[in-house]
Amino acid sequence: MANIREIAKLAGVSVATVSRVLNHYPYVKEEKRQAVWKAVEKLNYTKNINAVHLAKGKTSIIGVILPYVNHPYFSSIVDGISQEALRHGYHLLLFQTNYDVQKELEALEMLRVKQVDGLIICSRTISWEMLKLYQEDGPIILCEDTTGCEMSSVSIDHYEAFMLGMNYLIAKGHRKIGYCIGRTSGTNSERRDAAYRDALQNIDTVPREEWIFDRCLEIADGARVVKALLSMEDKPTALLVASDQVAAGIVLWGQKNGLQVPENLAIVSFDNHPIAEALGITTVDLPLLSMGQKAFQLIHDCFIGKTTTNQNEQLPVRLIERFSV
Amino acid sequence: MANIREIAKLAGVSVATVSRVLNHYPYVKEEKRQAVWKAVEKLNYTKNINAVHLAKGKTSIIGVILPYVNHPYFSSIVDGISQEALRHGYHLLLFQTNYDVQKELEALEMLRVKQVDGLIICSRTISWEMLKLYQEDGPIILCEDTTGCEMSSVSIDHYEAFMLGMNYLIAKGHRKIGYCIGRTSGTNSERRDAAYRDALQNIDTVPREEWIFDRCLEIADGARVVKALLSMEDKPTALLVASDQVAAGIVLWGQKNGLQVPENLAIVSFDNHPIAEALGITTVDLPLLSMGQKAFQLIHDCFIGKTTTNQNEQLPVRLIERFSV
DNA sequence: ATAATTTATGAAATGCGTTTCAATGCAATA
DNA sequence: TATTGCATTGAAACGCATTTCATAAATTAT
Repeated sequence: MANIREIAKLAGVSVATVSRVLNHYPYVKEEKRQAVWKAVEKLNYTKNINAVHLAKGKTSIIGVILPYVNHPYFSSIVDGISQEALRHGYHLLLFQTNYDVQKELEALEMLRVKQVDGLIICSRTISWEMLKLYQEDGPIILCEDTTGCEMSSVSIDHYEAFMLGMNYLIAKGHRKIGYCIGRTSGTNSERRDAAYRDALQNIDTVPREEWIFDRCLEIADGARVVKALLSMEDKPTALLVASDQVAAGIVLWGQKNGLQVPENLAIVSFDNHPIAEALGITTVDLPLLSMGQKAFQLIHDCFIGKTTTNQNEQLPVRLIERFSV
Repeated sequence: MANIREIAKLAGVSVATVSRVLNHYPYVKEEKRQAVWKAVEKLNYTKNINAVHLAKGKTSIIGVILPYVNHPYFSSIVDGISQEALRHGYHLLLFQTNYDVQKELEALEMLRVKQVDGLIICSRTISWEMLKLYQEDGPIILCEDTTGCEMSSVSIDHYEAFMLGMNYLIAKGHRKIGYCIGRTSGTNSERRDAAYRDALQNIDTVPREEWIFDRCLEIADGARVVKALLSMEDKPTALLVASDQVAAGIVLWGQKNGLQVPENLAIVSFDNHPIAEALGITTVDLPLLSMGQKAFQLIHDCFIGKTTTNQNEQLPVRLIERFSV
């Protein structure tokens, strides 16, 4: 495979001139420019991008850390990141972690070794302290509220979102409310839990731990929840469901097992995925695509030096009333 | 940032020895090994991975070309690729093309410039001829039947899958059958169309072009199909639906608009996504996760020199009977 | 006409780890 | 004791493009 020196030799110019031509810099005589392009074509030359990366000290790749690719919540975010990245000539390196700290660390290491110019963390298990150790290696954007930790972020106000759902249910007369969540740890989950408890406190009601369903991620988990509900003596009358997928599962498996929504169980879910519309589920719209886009924009602002301080952006949510309450 | 030469100097050894230590090669005295690690720690050294890539001539990154990340069909494949890649220490670079030939070409170019060691093409628009120009630059695996084009592939037999669905519908007495598809071009779609026509021919029935619904990708497209069906004088009694998502949309929007499945319309869909189970949709299971895994395995076989010729693997499908027919 | 710019161009340094090759030191075999 | 062979180690070459710096030539400004 030809390299830039061979091109230089064949074109009768220096490597510097070749580089200038290849990168469309000014100050090259037209004849030399021609000669270089001719040589490039003759030798079927292509840059070795790894040499470029080494020389430039950057790769135009940003890493995306997320637990699962195959989940609408995360692939929406990735979609958003991807769209913006494309517009700016960046590529995406995917790190599917399954919430494994070891894998998260490996991904972070990619920032140190300059495999990626920056990192967007869609969700994580690793601690903020640990993350901070990597801040000096390049920009990191978190998709969660980073209040109190001095890191950049774009986030959805999950407290507000849950509060919105809770108050809606309460206004509709519900008092026995539970919720379904993907996991109980993590900033986003903790914010939601706080809203849940605060909302209940507002109506002088104590939370019931058995009405909190953990590990609810996909449709099939809805079936599990339905089963659990059916075997309960004292059931909640309403559920906040942190994913439209799970909500869909609850509605559909509920139908088959005699747990009708909203007759026997009211549901407010989150995401506003098309499935919620199709099932008439009242949901809180979460701007996931925008969050991905914004995340890239923030990181890009760091690259172009537009931003040097930590940025924190909060995206608005809104409740979409349908027929599941 | 420290480099390997500084480590060598501090440790009082040659860079070759440092490299040996860093890469866990044998033949280094224990004392020197210690000295190197100590220097590494003292200078807080990390390899510059771009230099490694340049020197080794490979990146341990494989590119994944796909039209949309945010679609269960593709994210299942990516999930499979990702799982296997992880096991072998490879990373994934994502190229979301939206079926734009220009973007596909850019992704292919990444193989030439050695940004990626290999490429998995989940779906494409670009021609086989064009693709072949890049074969010399590294292994390329297609997720489609590549009969007649001498390229490696892992594929689902979409002809067989559609034929399975058609014969099932026909056995149930249906004669007026249409289908919904993501796009009409592409190998996979053409194979499906062929099966559709062959199956109809077998029962001496002529295909009805107006019963073929193009651009059916997501739940919302199901609503469109329902609407179109309702406005038809002469409706099909059954539909093959190339995506469980769309099928779900048809079932759910049909319910609201008085088009009951299976009473007014029988449906056999494809993928066997959890949503199909939840809705009781009869579907043909497509091993998408396995396809992704297998795709990576094939490409990996090329890397380790296990395979030098084109491989073509066909994965089996099976019909899962539920209640939509 | 002279000074001040601007245009052009190449040599050489830079970014940095891997790998080959030759050489030296030691131990085991003949 | 001589020889074969493995264990160790470093110098130097290699992969390759970018960028700085110095220089030279061509313009433009004064």
